[in-house]
Amino acid sequence: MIKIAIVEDNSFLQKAVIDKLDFFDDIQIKFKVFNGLELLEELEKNKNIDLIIMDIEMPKMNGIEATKVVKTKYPQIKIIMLTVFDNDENIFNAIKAGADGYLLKEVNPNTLYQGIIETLNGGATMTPSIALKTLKLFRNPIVFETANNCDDVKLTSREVEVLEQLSKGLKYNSIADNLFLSTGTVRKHVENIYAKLQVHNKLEAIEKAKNNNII
Amino acid sequence: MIKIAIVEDNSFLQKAVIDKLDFFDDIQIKFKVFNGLELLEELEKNKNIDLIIMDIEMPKMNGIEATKVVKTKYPQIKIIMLTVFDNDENIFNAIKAGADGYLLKEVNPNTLYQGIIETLNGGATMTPSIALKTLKLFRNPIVFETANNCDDVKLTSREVEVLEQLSKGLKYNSIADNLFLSTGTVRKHVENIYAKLQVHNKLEAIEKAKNNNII
DNA sequence: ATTAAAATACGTAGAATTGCGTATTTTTTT
DNA sequence: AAAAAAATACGCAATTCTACGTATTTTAAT
Repeated sequence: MIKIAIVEDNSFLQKAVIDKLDFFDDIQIKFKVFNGLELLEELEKNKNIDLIIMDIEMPKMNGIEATKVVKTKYPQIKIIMLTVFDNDENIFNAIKAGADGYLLKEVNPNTLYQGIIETLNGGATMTPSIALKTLKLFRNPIVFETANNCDDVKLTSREVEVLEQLSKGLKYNSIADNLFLSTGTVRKHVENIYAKLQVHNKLEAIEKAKNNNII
Repeated sequence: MIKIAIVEDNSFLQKAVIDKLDFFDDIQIKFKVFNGLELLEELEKNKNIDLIIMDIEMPKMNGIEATKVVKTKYPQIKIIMLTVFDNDENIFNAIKAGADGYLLKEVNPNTLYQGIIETLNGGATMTPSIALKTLKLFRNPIVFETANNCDDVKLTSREVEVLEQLSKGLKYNSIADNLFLSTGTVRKHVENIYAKLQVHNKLEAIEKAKNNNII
């Protein structure tokens, strides 16, 4: 049985999706929610989900944000975006957020089902029109205003230096060696970096720093 | 009638493609040639072609080069790559060259036909595995000039799954939780991953995996 | 049907990381 | 000159990771 969750704020469209999947008896709709926040709450209680059908435009938390969180916290769960919007920015952001597929709402039941199967078999699914837009984006990448940097993170130059070394996979000893410091100092710098970035390990720190163009 | 040209140096495979399309009576194979140069010559004489089925590896002029030239000289002609190779570099180059689709040789007749139809209707076509590779390339663009991939690293699908979770900054406990494994098993997978990639910690593993587009 | 590979799981031990203290010296800012 | 920020350094405890074992079960290949 394939365990599916549906995230869609419009209850009419929600029902439309369910109807499309009702045909197939190896598909089991475990739950349906109306926005990203509700999804996260539900996943806390039951993470035994194979695939999420996700809308983009939703109140509280939209599909892009929800995709980012789910793909970070439960990377094993596949996500197919199912939306009426096919503008470049949404496609671009959905892919960047980690979506495994991007289908348009008009999709017919069989294509949706095939997309689910193919995604669970380790592929990705796109409607031809989306595929073309993806290829075009690929050829001619657009620079979207990232503007995600609302919290002004300020690391000192020394901290940046340490973080850069950290990002290369060096251990505290080697970093201390490279920067002519004691290991304890490196450790303290790392602590301060984590506090400023509000993270709790190397990888998260590096990720966040890269997203904010710190390193 | 849909006017098709086939570019394929292996006459056996050439016949295989023709056989696949023979089913459909709105498809007309206008000509078949054995490499890019012959294609260009033929197009000079007869440019009334809707779509080209193009191999990549060919003598004289390969499919990438041929695609570039055709797309520059006759941009109205659609091109679907049909090849046995699904390595990142070929996919990347084919897309950059302007291909409208990328299918693998094992494709079944109906999918090939559907791909042709969808491409002519202004879409693009990809097999799910190619689509996934495209998405990954999108998220994690590789610089091919380095050509660092001399050692063919092969991780099992389970190992990739674990590595993906690791790359999100999850700890062994959470990974075990997500994948319904014991922590010890996760640990063992990580060990095997490190051995295969010849690295000794998370960051190096993730870096190497990203460079080889494994994750 | 037999072999090989992959996935599962646990134990032990040492290395490395992280969190929370404290504290001194140097540099920068006001 | 005084205050604030940054850089330096150590200790302790808990957690996490890495390396090296072994071993069983399941799946894929020959």
